[in-house]
Amino acid sequence: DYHRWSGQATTITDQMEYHFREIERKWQQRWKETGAYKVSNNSDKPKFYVLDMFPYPSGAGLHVGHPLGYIASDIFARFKRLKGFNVLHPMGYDAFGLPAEQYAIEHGVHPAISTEQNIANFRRQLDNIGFCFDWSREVRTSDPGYYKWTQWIFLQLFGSWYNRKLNKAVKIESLLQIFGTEGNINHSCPGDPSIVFSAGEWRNFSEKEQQDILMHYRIAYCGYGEVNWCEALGTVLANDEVVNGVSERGGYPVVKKKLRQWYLRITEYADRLLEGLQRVEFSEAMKEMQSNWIGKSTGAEIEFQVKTPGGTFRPLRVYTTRPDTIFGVDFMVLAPEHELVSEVTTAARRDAVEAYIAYVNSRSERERMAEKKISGVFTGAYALNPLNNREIPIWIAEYVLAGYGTGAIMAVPSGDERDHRFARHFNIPVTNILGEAYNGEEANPSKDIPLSNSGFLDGLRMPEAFEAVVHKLEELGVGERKVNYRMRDAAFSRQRYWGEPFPIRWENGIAYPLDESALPLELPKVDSYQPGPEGEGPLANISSWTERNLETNTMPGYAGSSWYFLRYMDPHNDQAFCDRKVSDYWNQVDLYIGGTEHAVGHLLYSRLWTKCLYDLGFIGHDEPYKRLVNQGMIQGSSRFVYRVNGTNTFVSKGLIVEDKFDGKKLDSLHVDVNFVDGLVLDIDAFRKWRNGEYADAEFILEDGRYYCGAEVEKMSKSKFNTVNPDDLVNKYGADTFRMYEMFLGPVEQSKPWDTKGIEGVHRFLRKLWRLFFDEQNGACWNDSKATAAELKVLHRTIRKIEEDTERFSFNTAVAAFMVCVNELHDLKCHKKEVLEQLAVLLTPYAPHISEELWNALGNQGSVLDARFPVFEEKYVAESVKEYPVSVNGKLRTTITIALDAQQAEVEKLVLANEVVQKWTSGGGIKKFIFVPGKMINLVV
RNA sequence: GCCCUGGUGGUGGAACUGGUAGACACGCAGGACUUAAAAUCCUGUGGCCAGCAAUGGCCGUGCGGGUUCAAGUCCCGCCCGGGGCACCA
Repeated sequence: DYHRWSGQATTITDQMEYHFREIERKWQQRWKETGAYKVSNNSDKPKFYVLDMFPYPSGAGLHVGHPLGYIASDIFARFKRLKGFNVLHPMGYDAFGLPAEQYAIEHGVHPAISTEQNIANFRRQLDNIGFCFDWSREVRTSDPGYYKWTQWIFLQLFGSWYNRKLNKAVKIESLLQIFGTEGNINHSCPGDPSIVFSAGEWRNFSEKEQQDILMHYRIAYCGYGEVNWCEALGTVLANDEVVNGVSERGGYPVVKKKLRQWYLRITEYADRLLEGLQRVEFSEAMKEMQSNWIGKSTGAEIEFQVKTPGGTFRPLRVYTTRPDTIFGVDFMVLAPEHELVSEVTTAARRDAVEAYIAYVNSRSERERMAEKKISGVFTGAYALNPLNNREIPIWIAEYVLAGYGTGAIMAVPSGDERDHRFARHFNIPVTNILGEAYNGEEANPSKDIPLSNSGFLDGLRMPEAFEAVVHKLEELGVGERKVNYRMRDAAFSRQRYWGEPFPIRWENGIAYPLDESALPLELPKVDSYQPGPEGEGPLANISSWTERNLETNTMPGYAGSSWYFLRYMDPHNDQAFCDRKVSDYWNQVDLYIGGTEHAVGHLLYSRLWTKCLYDLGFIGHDEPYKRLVNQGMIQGSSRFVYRVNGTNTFVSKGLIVEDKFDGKKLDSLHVDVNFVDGLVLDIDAFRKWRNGEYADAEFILEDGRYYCGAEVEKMSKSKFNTVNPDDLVNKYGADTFRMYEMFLGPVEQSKPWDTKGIEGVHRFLRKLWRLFFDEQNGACWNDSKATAAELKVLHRTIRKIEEDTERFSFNTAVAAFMVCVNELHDLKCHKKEVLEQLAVLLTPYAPHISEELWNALGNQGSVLDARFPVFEEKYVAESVKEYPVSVNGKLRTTITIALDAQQAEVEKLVLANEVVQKWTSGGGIKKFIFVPGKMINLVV
């Protein structure tokens, strides 16, 4: 049946069949013409902001996994619109980034051009599915009209500092005033705490000296630091872009390197980023990931005295979360890079220490992570425990990291597993401060044990001991309570071309912001994308750029994505990144949908930018997203064929025994899932595949069929398990495709794609169609009054759809539609009164067919402007109800009770007694349990 | 190792606060229409047992205990899968 499958009508008036393609094209066209999805910033309606994580427009196009989140957000946005909200639902492109530049290097195509092409393809694919995006608000991060404001916001960050007393970012000018009157005594330097000066000293500093100090305070600052350098990509990467010691993109090696870089002082916001998590609706897993990344720990910094070979004493500060175990310190460990190492090492140990440092330096980050060997060396020096003056040997070892805490630890082997292993390995005697809780074999890291062998702490449980020790240390002036964060400042520059240029000019080593009127500072055209000298970007090769002393780095991918949700609100404003009145109206994103992969990247950075803009008074809210939903990944369901090694013969899966056929080895090959029906291979299609590469293949079949093997893997072109939404939309229509994606399971859950079930959803839409049109007469709906039974079906569905949509349970909502249509079908209900409301209900899920049906019933305009049907209890209320009755916990029977009798205890007892007479051999009722709406339970 | 998730028919998955487990769909089986196939429609479909039958009984939500009249759901102890973090002192 050609028509059924192609969705083509022979004539326009042929309404008997559901010609989805024609219907979908018609309505997509009409929505476009009427600007049906344009959203106004001026409305009396309550607002609702539904946002998708905007895509990076890669060259590969969409597969069926990509639209999952977009469909969910589209349903929700349409639902809210029907419920009377003014809904902002925009879309755009995260268009700057490494892949476009890599592509440019390899193919010589300018990133702007390949990006443009990719965007056009994305847009075509998205339009196919019928989303309600307001495209008049589209943003592209690579558009100068957009990145003008990314640069502008950068300048605000550059022009401000974090005032810890006020706990917010304020203008850098306020700092000039403070320094001029009191020095920095009340505002210690976050970039370098050792910088201390008076007001007089400040006034006598040169401009360069003053600017260098200010740089240590700025939120966006330039400094030298150890960065993750990726040689293959020719750029530095942020911590979240490095995975297992290699780059997230491409998997190239990453090394530590000291370079001049731009940073964002996100560490100043650590506490607020943590606190804000309590005010937003993110999944527990997401909150967990973010707070792990921030890595807050509470402990103490303690000062030990070290005797140098010269005979003088030097302080050594350590950070510990367990000051309560201080009497169990058996050795100290410094990071190999620690500044005291060379100073305290004795002459006798110098060779060994230097050899060890050389060894550590020879090991890459990757090796260190891969094999966690116990290694270290004794320096020959001793430190004194400040509480009992015990001499403690000082070691260096690579397991202590220079970048965390003070780069030095006090090791308590009885209470810490790593310390214990280290002590064992080097035969360092272990002091037991845990009494019986320590068995001499392995450390006991428990935090609630009474201490022994611990001087004045003996007998105290650890939590109390913690307080007592900190108090004592502070009293003696040898330590204090200290909070530490694992999170580092975020590297904010890339030595690449395809990103936002920094609006910064260098002169005599001083960074000057460009004037606002010079924005946007446009990216110049280049001929070569090769990196410049000494770790600088391609911009360093352009003389017109370097002549103006402009910064040659560009901003990282997350710059543009850190504030795009604000630009959507006011996308064409050329006076401001977003008018304050407008951002006050739209406020937070009410619902944000996207994958978990941005947990510690984009989501953290955009929260940071929002807080900065809030502090500086540009917006009125400090958390960008009210509710975040993470859609699951759609995995690929790969199919395999098995070729007898060295031949052209393929063996059906069921004939294989222990990976062999007839004793011969087999090669398993990925085969395109698009020509496998379930597990059965379409042999003709396979023969034609890849220009006939397998044209001569021979097959050993079972039951006349070739069965493939199957495996769930990531969806990717190379595994031939990608399914293109375009194909499914062509074959079944966008509405079927949308509903099927939702029907597959909960949005948050990851699941493998399986095309098979799509027919069930398609059948449902056709069945729906037949409620309106019939094969003989065309339109078959009528105006007669709906019966009680019909209204009951309708209102039950209204309630279910409303509840399920609200709580994001789209799969059960789709099921509810199926039940409804099945029941109306059984009731032979073709009544306009019922069908019209059903069409409105269905709008969020299947917008094209509902528009068509709603109009077919004679309505004018668009169903988009209809109101969501109002559920009325009276239609679903039961006058009598059958109740299950259990006797002594066993289900025995059911009894029918009139609804008004439900409240009458007496009547129930009478009824119950009848039941008991029947089901038991007499005996009274001991207990009567009645849960309204549920079950009657009798104990006799 | 730590943290977060999840474990239900042949399959994807339902079951909101404890209340007749398996909605809905796929698949499968049977039937109707058809020369035939496709499509469509109807019926059945957790397992075991008894019965010609309507039906009835028993067992069933990863495993072992517990609370409760009643447990997929709550509590305790394990096993397995998925994701995140991982020398962070």
